[in-house]
Amino acid sequence: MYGMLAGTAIPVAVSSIVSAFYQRCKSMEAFKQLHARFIILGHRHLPHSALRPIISFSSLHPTGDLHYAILILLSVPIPLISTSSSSRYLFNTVIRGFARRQKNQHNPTRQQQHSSTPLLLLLLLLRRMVDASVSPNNFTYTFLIQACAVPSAMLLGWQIHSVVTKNAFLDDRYVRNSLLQFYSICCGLDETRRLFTEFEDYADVVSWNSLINACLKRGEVSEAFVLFDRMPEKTTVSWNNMMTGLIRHKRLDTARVLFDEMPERNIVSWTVMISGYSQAGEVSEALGLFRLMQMSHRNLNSAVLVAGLAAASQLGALEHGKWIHGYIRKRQVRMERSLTTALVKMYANCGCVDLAMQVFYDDAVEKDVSTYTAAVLGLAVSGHGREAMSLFKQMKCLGIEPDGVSYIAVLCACSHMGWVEEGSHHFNEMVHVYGIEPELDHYACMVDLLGRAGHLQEAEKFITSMPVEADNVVWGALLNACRIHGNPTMGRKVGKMLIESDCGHDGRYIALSNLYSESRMEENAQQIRRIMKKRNVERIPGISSVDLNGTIYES
DNA sequence: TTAGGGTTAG
Repeated sequence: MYGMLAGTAIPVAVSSIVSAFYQRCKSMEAFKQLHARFIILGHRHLPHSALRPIISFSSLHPTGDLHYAILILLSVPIPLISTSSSSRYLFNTVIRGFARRQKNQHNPTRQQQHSSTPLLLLLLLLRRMVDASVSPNNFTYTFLIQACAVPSAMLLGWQIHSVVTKNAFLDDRYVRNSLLQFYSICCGLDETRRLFTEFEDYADVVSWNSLINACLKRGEVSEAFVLFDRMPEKTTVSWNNMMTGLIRHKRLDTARVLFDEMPERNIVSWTVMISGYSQAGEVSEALGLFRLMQMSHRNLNSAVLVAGLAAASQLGALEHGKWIHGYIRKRQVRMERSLTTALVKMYANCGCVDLAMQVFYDDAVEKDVSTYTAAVLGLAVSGHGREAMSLFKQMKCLGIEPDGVSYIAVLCACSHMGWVEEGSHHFNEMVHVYGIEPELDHYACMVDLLGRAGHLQEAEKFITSMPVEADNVVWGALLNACRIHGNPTMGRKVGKMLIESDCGHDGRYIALSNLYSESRMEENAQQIRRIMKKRNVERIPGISSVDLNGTIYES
């Protein structure tokens, strides 16, 4: 039966060769080419033996094509589906593909972006299962519930919840935990809690972690702590989960207490803590932890390397960054996009734009908008405005759509080069062609661009015409421009306003006082310093760091 | 027969 090709009986041996052929296929293209050959040879359907490898690959592989898997499965004649023992497995695999895509959409930095697959197709698939009398099992329901774990699929998820209850599939802990996760994503905390209470007697460590995560995501930190203390058993994931939530709510010190207390740390624990420190600007602490981790872990994954690179990048710790790059080469760590992007940023921030571009061209096999943006920014700040702009153009030509951050890099390049017109053109392009809403950073870049080029009046006019209220960064850019171009009249107005709105910020006083000094208005400069003293504003010295043979010196 | 849940990553 399985060797049937559009009504033509073929020997079983041929069928098994076909299957072997399929199993060796490593890409969607290879599968599709073989499929085309079958069609050209006059067969309407794929041999059944080929269905499993092709459906598995196109549903589950990161480069797979879920639509194709659905089409293939829907084109199998109903009588054949009904009589085959592996049909349920095939349906489950495709539904699992849906589930996986939903998850990745939540987490876009992971693997490639799949275009979203409409829910309608999922319903079509379910309909086909019913028509062919293929009964769902606990795997089917687990995948289905996961596939519904997006707000747009809430109603379907609820329906499946009732089906699952009616058919006694809640006995399965995977089904229960998937449901809990669905509620925590699609519904409120109250509903999630209620579901948990229903299962509490059967709750395992995963259920507890899910509920705690739901609390943490909604800022209920104290409730999360109560649950964490109450849970009957904790795994490393439980501790990591708690730490992640605390860091998200700026409770870095509390997270560190947990980190020190936890009985066993894995690579995720270290990653969470290191990136927590680095994102909070406590970069030396982050690097210190990274070094400590190296003593206990020999196999570093890309996540922890990204965290280490982010810290190195902020601190300008070139040797440290180079060590990580060497590790990646030696251990042949896969050059994921997040990893190459982190490398490009690190080299650029350490002032080695050549090395950054070398990584960009030689190492970065996969590039996305962040990889390009990192390179464009690196070129821009190191004074290679022309190269930055041509790389940006190249990116657009390749069909990679720029985002808001890309335009920060572009405006920065224009600002450094004094290209007012080009900068304004790109600002408009961002808004009108790509529909990106400008943020305060974009406005600050524009003010910087106009101001540096000496168009002070225009910069001021730009600020007053902004649809949102300018913040101190935007006004600060104008003050800086006043200083560069020696305009104490406007500088005084802007500087005073800045000081009044942010009277504890030392930089505002210094900027204004420097402006006076440079305009030979020593008396006014002194006055500003006196006000500063009277208000007890300490001058915090800027810290710069230098990496000498792996030791960071701060001055 | 095969498969499934909770944590990290620009």
